[in-house]
Amino acid sequence: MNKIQNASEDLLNAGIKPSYQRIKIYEFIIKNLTHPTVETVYKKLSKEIPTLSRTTVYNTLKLFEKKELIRSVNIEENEMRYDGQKHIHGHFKCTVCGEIFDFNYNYNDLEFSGLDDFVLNQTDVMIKGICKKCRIKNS
Amino acid sequence: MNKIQNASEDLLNAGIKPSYQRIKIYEFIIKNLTHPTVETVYKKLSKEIPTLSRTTVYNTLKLFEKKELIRSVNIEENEMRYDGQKHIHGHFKCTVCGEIFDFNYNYNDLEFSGLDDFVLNQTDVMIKGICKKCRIKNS
DNA sequence: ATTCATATTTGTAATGGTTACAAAATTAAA
DNA sequence: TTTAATTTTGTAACCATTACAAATATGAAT
Repeated sequence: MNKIQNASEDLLNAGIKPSYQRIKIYEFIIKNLTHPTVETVYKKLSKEIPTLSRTTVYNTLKLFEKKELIRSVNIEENEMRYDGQKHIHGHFKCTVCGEIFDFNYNYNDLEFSGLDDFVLNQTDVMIKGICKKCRIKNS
Repeated sequence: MNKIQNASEDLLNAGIKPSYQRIKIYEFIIKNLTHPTVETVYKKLSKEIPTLSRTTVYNTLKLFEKKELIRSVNIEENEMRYDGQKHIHGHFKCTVCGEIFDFNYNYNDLEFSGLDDFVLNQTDVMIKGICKKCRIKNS
């Protein structure tokens, strides 16, 4: 029952007018699930769209996030990353190689105390450590 | 069985030479559990230490974090916050008033998959939403 | 098509948190 | 008291991000 993802449709459903740049940026984000930065998106898409501006990438990704089409991943100390995956998952950053991995966690069993009568909109679980490859390499 | 916290002792135990500035900064962080920014620490301590430099605050907090005396809280989009609390807890940011709240969660209930043979050093659970006060005010 | 209003994109300049760096000050040892 | 090592300080640089206004593209009405 999976539907082939259609960029224009997704944007329209989110209330975003599907311009050429927006379609290309959205397609890039949902096809490259490596948590790219603005700079990465800009560099890669510039080859295809020579007139593309960094500002457009910044604004567009912020717009997508506001409309809940994508998620921002604030795991780096200096720059933001973006994630086009829809399902709930956490992010692991290897402090040796810097790579960011996805992992699953059991959100439903997680119980909070101290947030009574708070509205919870967005949960982020982030872990830092050493990935398997780096652990083996340095042992 | 609680021990009165002694800044110099804590620093020495962490392998940090307890200079005047370091003691003052450490004391501020463990006494002001409101997730202060570098700027906040600098502004408040400047009154007591007129010669204090922002760079010293930056370097010292980074040093404390590296020695695992305090934790950095990367929940803002632009600037870092610091947390002197020792016990495991999560951070909630109200997107209306901007305040950051602590909450407790059962760490043992958090089960991960996809991180086999990874070394997990630091876990951060962050939630964004609307705090009780702002929810009531806007209803 | 043409005009006009609106939305989007672009490029440059500014912003602001953080870091690099070297000089000054402090501390510790000999 | 000298000397070396450490810490602090202040300024300049860095760089991701945002502000802003001009340029371009889009869409509707005539």
